[in-house]
Amino acid sequence: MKDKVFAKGQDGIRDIFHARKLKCTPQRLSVFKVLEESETYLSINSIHAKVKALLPGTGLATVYRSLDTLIDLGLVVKVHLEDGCHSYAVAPEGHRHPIVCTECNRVIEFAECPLDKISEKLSKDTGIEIQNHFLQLFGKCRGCSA
Amino acid sequence: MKDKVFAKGQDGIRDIFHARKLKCTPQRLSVFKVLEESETYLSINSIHAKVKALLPGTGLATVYRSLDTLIDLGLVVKVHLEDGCHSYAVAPEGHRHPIVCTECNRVIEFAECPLDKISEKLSKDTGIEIQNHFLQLFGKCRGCSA
DNA sequence: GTTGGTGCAAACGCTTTGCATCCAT
DNA sequence: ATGGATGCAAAGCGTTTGCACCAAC
Repeated sequence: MKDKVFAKGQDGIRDIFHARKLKCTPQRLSVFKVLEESETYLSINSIHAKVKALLPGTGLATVYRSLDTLIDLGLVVKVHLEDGCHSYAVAPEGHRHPIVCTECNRVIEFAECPLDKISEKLSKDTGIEIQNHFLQLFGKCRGCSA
Repeated sequence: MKDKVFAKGQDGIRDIFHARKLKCTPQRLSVFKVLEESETYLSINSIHAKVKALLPGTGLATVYRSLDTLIDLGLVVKVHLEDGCHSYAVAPEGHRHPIVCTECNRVIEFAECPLDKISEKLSKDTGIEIQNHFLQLFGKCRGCSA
């Protein structure tokens, strides 16, 4: 089930970089790998720590730059947490929205977007064409609600 | 119509402060007044500039602290813009979501929350109790779509 | 008179940038 | 070989904090 959502394997990455004339560096691959292997949103510092375990010399600035690149390529999404901090996760397939556990801060699941039809209705009601939206859901995962 | 949404007048503010044993200072009142008289979300710096026009000595830190207080009281909402910057607006009545114009950055309207029923459905589908959500809509206002 | 709020400036944390070096192509 | 990517350190920016003073109660 999760595989359906996170369908983008690491294998095609090299091609994706090359198609955009970007270099396929071990740093970029590590950043992506770390996110792919995590079931949680990760903060910059967590990512940095995990990447350094794989590639000891990696600098924080490189993590920032790699994330920007991966976001630009649509491989990673930036998550805005309620406290104003940012975290990052592998981009899900299609248009979905993260559900974040309020206890353990894990991404529990990506919900399908419930706004497609609603946007339409809202556009009619308000006379404003809704172009875009930003939605995050917060709840308690099974482990934490026990 | 806008009056319906922004129904909280400035008159009751004093009482609201006192009910929480907070002091009713000219700085706090000015910050609220500035937001109330604006039809746009305002950045900290805009608020600070406008407040200084009313109360020349006001420091930036005070604006930050006043906003925190007003948010805590539910009188003001913090808006997370796409670029990561924050802005502030008078809180609408009830549970609503801002529609921000992608051209002029004004708050066009507060849409009624379309998620009440949806949260319920999502909770059933996923088995996760959705506790909360964060939603912002982006579109183009009449003036800007011309 | 007390207590909490303010102004100022310094500190803070996250993020970006400049530059020399390195490495994927 | 060469241009883009990296590492490091410094700078930048928005925000918070410490402290002495002031004003609301």
